[in-house]
Formats: sequence, structure tokens, C-alpha cells
Amino acid sequence: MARAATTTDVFNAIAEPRRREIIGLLSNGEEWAVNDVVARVDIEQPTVSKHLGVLLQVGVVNVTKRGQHRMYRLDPTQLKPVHDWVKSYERYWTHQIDRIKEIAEQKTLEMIAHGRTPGTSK
Amino acid sequence: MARAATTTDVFNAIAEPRRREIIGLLSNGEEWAVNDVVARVDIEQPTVSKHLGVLLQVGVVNVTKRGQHRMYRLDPTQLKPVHDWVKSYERYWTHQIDRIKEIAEQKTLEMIAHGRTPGTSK
DNA sequence: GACATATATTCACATATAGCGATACGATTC
DNA sequence: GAATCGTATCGCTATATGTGAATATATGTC
Repeated sequence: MARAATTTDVFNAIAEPRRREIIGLLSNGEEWAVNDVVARVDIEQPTVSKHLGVLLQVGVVNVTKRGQHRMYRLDPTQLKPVHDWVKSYERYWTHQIDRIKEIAEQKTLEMIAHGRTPGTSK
Repeated sequence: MARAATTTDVFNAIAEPRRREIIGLLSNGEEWAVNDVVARVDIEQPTVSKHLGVLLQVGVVNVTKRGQHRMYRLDPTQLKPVHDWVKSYERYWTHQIDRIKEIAEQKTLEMIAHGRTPGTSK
């Protein structure tokens, strides 16, 4: 099987740095015409159109036709799955003191439990 | 140019759902032998080895040789870049009330400023 | 209608998968 | 040292890029 399409989900879509860059631009909440984006990033117009197309397919942006312009707007809520997933690991790098304490507590609990957690591979 | 390698950075590495699944397994902080992982996910051993190899290259896991086993351990701090990036958008889906207020305030400020924020495309 | 502007689509290219099956390699056990 | 276990690697297939160049498709303007 080949690699999953970039349009499969948000995780694949945001793997591309330029798409994250475009998302960053649109994060001011305004509507952006394609050429507004092109003027700000060092990417050709067709490429920008394609990246916006990917973001559109996964729902990270909306588009509205206004005259000959197509106005793109960010829908930040579509990034929530990424946030939800990575949030579980947040405690490992925030609050250094608390983190040390947490890890110590965890180890203690493990010692008490005294059970091999991963499948005991002979 | 082709798509960036999965080993380019954490964003590319975690785009693959099975790698996120493996990360989830290892999140108990224990050391996992390859076969421990194989026993838990419905993936063949060579594929698991490859996924672990990708995660290793981007630093999300460490490996230690112990006898004929290779023990993999998660290094969750390597996921921080993802968290940092997505955290900027957190406010859009948390605290529904505050969010409405924030957006209203933002619009008001924009009206006061009265300047077109994106590059005024003629 | 002729022409310019804004955006999308098509083509070709170089490259990178994910997974399977077979196999190679190192460590362990007998 | 032969068999076995744990793991990595190779060859293969099918597929999906990201980008640039060229072109098509609207839409707006004179």
C-alpha cells in the first residue's frame, strides 16, 4: 500500500510545512484571496492553489466565490483532532517540577503493582 | 519534488495512523520489545520494525539493545513541536463562551482599526 | 468582442512511500 | 554447531505526492 493521501485527514494535510505556513497566514481570521497568499509566501500561484485545495478537502479552510476572487477562510476547529491527540503528552514537557514528581509517583506505583506492563516477551 | 520523507520531522512521522497507534502503546513509559508491539497491533513484524525505525529517526523513540531484543522507549518530549504549533488555535474550540466574546472583540477592534488586514488585492 | 486579471487544471518528472514475502543477521539454547 | 528466536533488510507493487510549465476557465473592463 502507498502512503495515505494528504487529503485523507488533518494529520496528513498539516505534514507539509508550506500548508502550515498558509494556515498561519489565515489565522488572523480574515478572508484571503489566493493572490493575497501568493504575495506573502514564496510559492507560485498554482502551487498555492493546490495547497489550498488540500486544506479545503480536509475542511481546514472554507472558500467563498466573490466575483473573480475565491476567498479562503480558516476553520481552526478542524485542527482539534491534532490538539486532542498531542495533548495527552503535554505533561511531559510542561511544569518541570511537577513532571519530575509525576514520573516519580508513576514509578512508585509501578513498583507497588510489581506487574510487567508490556506483554511479557519470553 | 516529491513528498517530504516521513523521517523529515515529527509532523510527517505522525501523519501515519499506525505510528500514532504505536506511540500510544509506548505511552505507558515502559520499554517495549518489537514483538511486544507486534502482539498488540494487527501489523506484521517487518512493518512494525519499519514504523519504529521512522519514529527512531525523528527521535520520538529511543532504542536499547538488550540481548537479542531491541527495547524501544517513547520520548514524548519530541512531540512538543506539534503541540506548540497547534496550541495557537486551541482558543477556537475551548470555552465556547469566551470564544464568542473573543471573536466579537476582535471584530470590534478591526472595525476601529478600519484597515484591510490582508494585502489589499486590487 | 478584445483584453486583462484571478484562479484552477493538466502534464511531466523525480521521488517516496506502506505493506507483503522472503531472507539475512545476530543472539540464545541445546 | 545446529536449530531457534528476535529483529532488520531487501525486492517488489501500487500509489501518491510537490513543483514548474503550460494552459484552461472564469470573471471583469474597456
